[in-house]
Amino acid sequence: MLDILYRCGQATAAEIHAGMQDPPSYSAVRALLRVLEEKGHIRHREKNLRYVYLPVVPREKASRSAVAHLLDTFFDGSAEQAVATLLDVSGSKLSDEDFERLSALIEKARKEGR
Amino acid sequence: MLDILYRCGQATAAEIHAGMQDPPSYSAVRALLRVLEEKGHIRHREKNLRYVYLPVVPREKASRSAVAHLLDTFFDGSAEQAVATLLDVSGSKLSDEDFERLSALIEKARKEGR
DNA sequence: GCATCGGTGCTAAATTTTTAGCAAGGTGCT
DNA sequence: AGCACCTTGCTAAAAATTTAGCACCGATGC
Repeated sequence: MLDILYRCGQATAAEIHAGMQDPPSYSAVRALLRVLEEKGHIRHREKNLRYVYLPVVPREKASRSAVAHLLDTFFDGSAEQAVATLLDVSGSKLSDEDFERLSALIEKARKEGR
Repeated sequence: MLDILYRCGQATAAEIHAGMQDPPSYSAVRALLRVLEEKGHIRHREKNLRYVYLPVVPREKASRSAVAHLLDTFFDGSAEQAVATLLDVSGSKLSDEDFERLSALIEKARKEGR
């Protein structure tokens, strides 16, 4: 559910329920949203009578945590291994300009890194 | 729990319990391991009378799924954005040789990509 | 105005998960 | 052998989650 919120930015209970791949009942989704809000993971705004939920931790910050976690879980903390499978996964979807930009990113990081 | 298994390769119930950051009871961990095994996510080997659990999906494959999911959830599918925060997270831990190797990886992928 | 359509808040029951604790059985030590 | 010690298998109760369904409220349309 949090993944859906991070993908969409914000969503109603119905949207979240629809977006799940193996969804429990709509009731369960509503109940869980209440729990997540209670625990401070999400909050809601009332937008013309509907609740629109959004994550409390901003996407940028959450993404950093997620990347760090992934690095730790699957790649022994190695950025190289991570980039290798990232390139593998992105596979043929990358254009020449994409490769340019990736190189530029690394070059930039190398210079700024010290 | 699966994260721990992927980090360690394999682990006993006690090790998994110890490795969790906000662990439920040992009983709950054992019960959940049974459920995960029932559902086919993990299996166990008996190593001198102890159950050693391991993931069914190999680390390599799981890591690819995880990267794809992360890309989708936080980076709109953009490898560049992902690499940018990856570099940001790895930050100053990267040596000059690391940068070399990263460049080489990208160069290699560019050539092989077509 | 009035009926209808959604969505929320709530309740209560069914189901699942979590918990503690016990017996059984193997290991290692004395 | 006898005795801790540890792990599994099991049970049963407690706690949490999941579920369906209802009343209420505002908006929409006739």
